[in-house]
Parts: sequence; structure tokens; C-alpha cells
Amino acid sequence: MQRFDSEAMDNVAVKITVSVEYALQALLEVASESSGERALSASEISTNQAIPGKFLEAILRKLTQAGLLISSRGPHGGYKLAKPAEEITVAEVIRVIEGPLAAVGDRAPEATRYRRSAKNLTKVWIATRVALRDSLEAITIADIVEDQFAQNIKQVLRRKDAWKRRGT
Amino acid sequence: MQRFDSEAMDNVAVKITVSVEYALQALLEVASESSGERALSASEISTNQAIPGKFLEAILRKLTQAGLLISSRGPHGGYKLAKPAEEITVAEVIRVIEGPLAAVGDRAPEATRYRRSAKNLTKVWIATRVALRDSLEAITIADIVEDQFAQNIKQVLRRKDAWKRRGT
DNA sequence: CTATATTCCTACTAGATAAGTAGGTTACTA
DNA sequence: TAGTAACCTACTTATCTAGTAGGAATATAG
Repeated sequence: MQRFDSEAMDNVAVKITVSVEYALQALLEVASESSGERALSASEISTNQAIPGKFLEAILRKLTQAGLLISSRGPHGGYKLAKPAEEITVAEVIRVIEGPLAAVGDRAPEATRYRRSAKNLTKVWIATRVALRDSLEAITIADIVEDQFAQNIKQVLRRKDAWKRRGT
Repeated sequence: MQRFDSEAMDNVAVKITVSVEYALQALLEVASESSGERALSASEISTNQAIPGKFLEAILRKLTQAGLLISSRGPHGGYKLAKPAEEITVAEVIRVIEGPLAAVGDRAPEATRYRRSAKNLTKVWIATRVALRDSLEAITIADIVEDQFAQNIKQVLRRKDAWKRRGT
């Protein structure tokens, strides 16, 4: 199952939470059904993607309130995409579920201030945020469903070391 | 002081912790002094960079144990870089202090598995990790002290939107 | 050899966050 | 009007973050 060894691996710089995972799984499930105009219920998504039911409901509600999904109640109710899958980016989903893409302590990257020799640290955080944006804003729900990523992303995925861990 | 508004901003995808900030500030301080071969004490670093003393000590110890710093005790003791500042990358520092660069839930990106329409989600996490690596492994302590970043990083920093927040 | 400076080590803590669970309320529709 | 489904509020348990406290080991100067 290849989890990180519990020793010395407690923390991590970029942590994609399971909430974000679930949100994307749900959107992908809805997107792949959405051609038929049928609404997908929370419990269908829950069983199809193996996500705890009540937890998923909260996530779907967030996505609905943020305008990514449209919900309808009662029999044959459920969720549909509020806009084309081509227009929903991974970055957008993360921002809805977790907030800003990048933070340093609890400040925005451009709000950090350092003294003396550390003056230029802010530039590091800015560059990091840009790197993330360039990647996550370039990938849409439609791309993932259809396995049709942009050229630069495809190049990245072909790199031999991309799939290998560093260290340890 | 431009912190994130406490509403709806609790979480974040990429969180650089203050431990990592402190570690980099400390290394930068040591690097800028290190020309004179003088060792810098924890309390000097603490006051120069405004970092809580005892907290900093623990971080310096980690950096020492990981082989980034060399320590000496007693009067005139303190810390020096264990290798040239050009050979210490930001990615390396993050891995020492926090562990792996990227995690999804508590798994490594390549260890994630999804079903049905979510099959290709793993590729998203791989691409994200590569984006981070390309940025953070390209920046060294020397680059930051001297304000001499690589060309691609400099280009990124000149982009008009790099310094602006999205959303909100 | 002793006082002092400094790193090293262990333990504790308050508050926040992550990942759920439980139970009920509202709304739609057949 | 019965059942299906979304909606809402509250609670829980374990872990992590950003510290603090107090002392033990070690090197140097006089």
C-alpha cells in the first residue's frame, strides 16, 4: 500500500487533503455521467468512488454553493455540473475546498517580509506559487476524464523521474 | 499585515510552515556570514532574524543532523554551513524539516489509485510534484543571498500576475 | 580547575486542523 | 401523502503546529 513510513514522514510541504481528492473524484464521476443529463445522487457517487457517505455530502454541498455543481432534491434528484467540464480546473476545485493554493505560515506569499540576508525569500514563495498555478490551472476535469492533457503536462508525465520518489 | 481572512481561508493546499521559514532564514544568515569562517550562534541568529530562541535551536539541530550545518560547542561555538551555499537547495531544506515535498492524503503521489472516471487523477498529482520540484530544486541558498536566480525563475518573477492573489 | 558560553536532549502544552459520525429538517415528486 | 434525496448543525478522535521549560553535555578562557 506504500504509505509513507510513519517515522520522520509526519509532515509534508504540499498536502493534498482527502477532501480535495473526494471533491475531484465526485466531479469526475458527475462529469462522466453528465452527457446523459442524468443527475447523480450522493449515494451513487459514494459507492462508485468508495467515499464515506456523510462526509461526501458536505463536500458536494460546498461544490454546489461555490457554483460548480447544481443540485436537485427528491426522487431522481442529485448533482449535475454547473458548467462544462472543460471550464473547471483543478486549481478552482482546490480553492473552493481548501482556500488559497499557497500560504507561508498563515500569510499570502507576497505578504511575507524578511530582514537582512533573508530579504529575497519572498521571491522563492512567489515562484513556488506560480509553479503550482501553471500546473493546476492548466488541468481541467474534462482533461482528466478523457486522458487528454495539454502538451506541456504530457511532456512532464513522460519524464522518467516524474514517477519516482526522491530521497529515502 | 495582510493575513488571510479567517473566514473560509482556514486550509490551504501548499502550506510552507514557519519551521521551514525559520530553517531557511537561519541558513541564509549563516551563509552570509560564512565567508569570514566565523561560526554563528543560535542566539545571534535568533535576534538577527527575530525567531524564538528555543524553537530555533531544535531546527538548527535538525539541520545539523541532516548534514547541512556543522556545529561546535562552547564559547565562540555556533554553526557553519557544511557545504557550499550553491549546493543547498530549497527542496533539500524542506525535505529535511518536513519530509517529502508532496503527499496526497498520507500517500505518495505515485501510490494513489482511483477507479472508473477518476483513473487519471494520479497523473495530476505527479504533474504537481514535478512542478514543485522543478521550481524548488532550482533555487539554492546562494541564489537567494545574492539575488541571482536562474533565468527561468527570473522570468517567472517578472510576470505581472505573479505577485497578485487569485480570487477573493 | 573552574566559570561561562554554547549546543544538545527530553518533556510538556494550548490551540487548530483533518477526517469522520450522528441525527434530524427541508424540499421535491410520483 | 409516502418516500427519496439534499441540506444543516453538532459532536468526536487523533494528529500537528508552534511553541515553552528545564536541564545535561561539551568546549574554551583565565
